[in-house]
Amino acid sequence: MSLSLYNSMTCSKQPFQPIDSQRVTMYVCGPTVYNRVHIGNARPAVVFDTLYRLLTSLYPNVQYARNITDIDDKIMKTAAELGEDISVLSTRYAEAYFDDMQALNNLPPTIVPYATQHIPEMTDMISRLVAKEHAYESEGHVLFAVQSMADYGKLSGRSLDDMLAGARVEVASYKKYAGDFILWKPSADDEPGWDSPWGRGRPGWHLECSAMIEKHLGESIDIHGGGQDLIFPHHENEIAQSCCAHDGKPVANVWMHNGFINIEGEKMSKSLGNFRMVNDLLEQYPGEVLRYVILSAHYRSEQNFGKDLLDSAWRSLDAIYGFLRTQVGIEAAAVDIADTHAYAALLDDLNTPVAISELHKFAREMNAADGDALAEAKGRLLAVAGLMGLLQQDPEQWFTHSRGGSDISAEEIEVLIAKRNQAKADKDYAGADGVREELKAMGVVLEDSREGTKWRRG
RNA sequence: GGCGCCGUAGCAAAGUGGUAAUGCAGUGGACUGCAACUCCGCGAUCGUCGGUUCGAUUCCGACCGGCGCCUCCA
Repeated sequence: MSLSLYNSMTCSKQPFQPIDSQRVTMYVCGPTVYNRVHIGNARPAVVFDTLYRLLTSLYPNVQYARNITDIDDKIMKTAAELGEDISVLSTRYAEAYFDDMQALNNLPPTIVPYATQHIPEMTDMISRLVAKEHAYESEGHVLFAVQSMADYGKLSGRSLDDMLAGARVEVASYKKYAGDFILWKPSADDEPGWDSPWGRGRPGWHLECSAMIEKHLGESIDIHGGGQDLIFPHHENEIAQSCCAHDGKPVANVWMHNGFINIEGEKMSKSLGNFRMVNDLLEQYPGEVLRYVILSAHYRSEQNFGKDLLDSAWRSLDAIYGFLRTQVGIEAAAVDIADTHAYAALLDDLNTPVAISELHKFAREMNAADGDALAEAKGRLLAVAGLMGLLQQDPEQWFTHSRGGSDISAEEIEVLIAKRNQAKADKDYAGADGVREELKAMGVVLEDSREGTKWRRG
């Protein structure tokens, strides 16, 4: 069985062939840190984290880099408004991003490069591009000359004429050609800047990824990922820079792009005011619910986040954790999942919806099994789920953790349960039901069984 | 204008040239003092219209509807 991935460059699914089977390299575009991140930023993080886990199951050494963009005009603008240094602002939000990603059960990437820590690498790359006449200096700017590259536009599938036909191209006096993009731009005295051969300034947006990939992963990497909107111009320009700096070598063999997340049927936008921040959602839902929702759709399709979907996902997880809760004393057996339908689905361009459906089947199998079969079923369920970063929590905690609604403590709940048990022992069923209703009103559901009464928040 | 995507049961979401996984919700029953959990059962002919084919939801075309990108953007 082998991994197949859809390559945006060729618009087709292809068998994955690493450049070096001993060291697989993946780079994913991370956030620009000037605010808390929204759920749209979470999708690539979750998707490529899942791919990272999958790759790790196949190859001995997977190098996964996800950058932090900590110099950018949006950062400068926000920092100026708050009257603080950009590094203070960007550090704060980078930390917040890490917290949010951890809450979604994303593993830390192997490498987390920061743009501002790679200024020399960037200026070095610019110098090489200028020397090779792919870039030129003009009025303190350095621009990439897109006409100097034959294949420019290949990833996004458009010609230079097509691009300019859109007519939203910025016309600037320093551009020789309207489609040229900035590698370096001058900074005013009150703006952040670094010294360079072209004066004090700052790098263009696309350059950091090219420079950081080159430094940390090499001239050509196996997989490059990001959101669909990055195809143009970001990744197109990244390809242009890296490819031209490296005499035509491809920067990545496989380009992967996740689809967009909409909110209640509408695109997230400032004008609609419907940005859903991850940390806000985390106040209402466990991170695992957000993760489950993201993985319940194929990564390339558009996904519509809404309350119904989140609630449904929560109940779906409840169902499986419910099975796990009843088998909490069973030690999961170490099993080989290589021959499972679920693993095959993941290998098939990360078909997480199918893998999740298999999780539900595994859970039922586990529920019906006993003895060795039970231990194996549990092992299979947890192993496949682990590849997706799901179901790794303690089931007891899953059900007893606060769900935002009820403030009643576990101790108070236990006191009421004891009271109800006494009522039951006294055949006072009206009293017992009263306690049940009282707890239900506070979002606590009781489940009687031979072993006693369990409770959960629901 | 250019490039591209999507339309599958109430909701969500896979999939295949030979009449469609899975989850949530709903519903009938078993279990239960009552419940909950669990178990058994129940639902779609795949936007519309043509074409290719022995046969299409799956391939081709047209149309209808929804959407994305075209230098802020995951």
